Amino acid sequence: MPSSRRDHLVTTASALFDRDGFHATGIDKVLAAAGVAKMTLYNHFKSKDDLILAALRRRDESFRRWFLQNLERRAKTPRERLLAVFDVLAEWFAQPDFRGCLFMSAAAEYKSPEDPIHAVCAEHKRMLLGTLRWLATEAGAADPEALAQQLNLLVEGATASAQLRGGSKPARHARAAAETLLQAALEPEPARPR
Amino acid sequence: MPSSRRDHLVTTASALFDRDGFHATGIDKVLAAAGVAKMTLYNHFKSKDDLILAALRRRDESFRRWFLQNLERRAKTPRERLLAVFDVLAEWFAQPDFRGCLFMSAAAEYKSPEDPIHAVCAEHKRMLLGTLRWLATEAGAADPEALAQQLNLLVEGATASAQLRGGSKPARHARAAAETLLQAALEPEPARPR
DNA sequence: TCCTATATAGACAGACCTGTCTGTTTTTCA
DNA sequence: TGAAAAACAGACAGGTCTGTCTATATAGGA
Repeated sequence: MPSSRRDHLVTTASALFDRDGFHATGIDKVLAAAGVAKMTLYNHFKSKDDLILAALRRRDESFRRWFLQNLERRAKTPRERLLAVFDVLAEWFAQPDFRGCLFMSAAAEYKSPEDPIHAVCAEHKRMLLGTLRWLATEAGAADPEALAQQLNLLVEGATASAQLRGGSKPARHARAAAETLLQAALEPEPARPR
Repeated sequence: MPSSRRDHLVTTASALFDRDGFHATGIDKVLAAAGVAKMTLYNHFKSKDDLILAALRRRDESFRRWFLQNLERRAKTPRERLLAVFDVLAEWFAQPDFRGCLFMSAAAEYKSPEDPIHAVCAEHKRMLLGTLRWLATEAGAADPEALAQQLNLLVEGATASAQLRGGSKPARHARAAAETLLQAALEPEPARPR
């Protein structure tokens, strides 16, 4: 298996970036934690930024898979799944090593919108919004885009709050808010004369 | 005025931290931008972390003042002010040098909850939640705590989204969601038989 | 005017950083 | 078994980082 070292490096780096941040995690720490020689790393990645990009792309993929699988497992109808989003978030936040969203952190450390790292983070968030938009459409929302945008704010807000305050309470508050928003978006009030 | 250098250092450092991040902003860059000698900095602050804390505390204070003043100027009733929150956010996001919330960024770079920097960020967010709670109470919400928590999620979500996507659109979506939540919280539906 | 803060420039230490190079050892695969 | 590819340890360069030190200059108050 020729790329097992590469995978191992990405996994190890991802965990350290998640725990300590990107600038605070030196190449040497990654190498020591992975038990890999420096030249091996630089044979697989042309720079530290390249390793960071690989870690983010892998996290993007694995998070997406984990998230969607949980969603499908927890609920069957699109409407229920839109609510289950926040149960999955709660489970995420409750993980003992939860340290916030890796993409939020990366965007905070690499602030320039021109930075490729920043761009990957924006792409990840766009994907998440796309999932919500699709579910909102399937659920029959009158304005799926608006509903998705609003639910997305709850997701991002809960994630940011969980990073700062800890615990999964933000996810529960977000779920309650989502219920209200869903009700308004899926069961619009009949027009009343005024 | 004995502390004018100190203030100037804090202001300069704050702007650089905001633009480039904390780890990416070296002491020397702050000194060069402020036109101040190194020993002057280390006479006023015992370390870089100490300077970061001072910058965050000052930002906390000035942001709070700016935010509340705008809120009071834009709307008079508590309910209107709860909505005006998102207009103020839109104005903030539209500033050309907007690079996201400094406290979110700091918490992302200093992830350990034990870190004093992280603690100051959490405290800032707690203050913001407190403001919402107070307004929700004044507005006569049945459950002010729940309403404040939900609106807070919209605020944090909009802020995080604005950092990543740019523009003030997140604030507009958040305002729309807030209108729905407010209506549900302040004008509870009359109980229907079921 | 003199005396005491305070600020200055700039060298410096010591640590850490990314990235390169070399020479050796291990693995892989034919 | 033997050749080619990959990983190894570790030194190294060159830069940056925080923080300290020294010696000089400047400003404000008695």
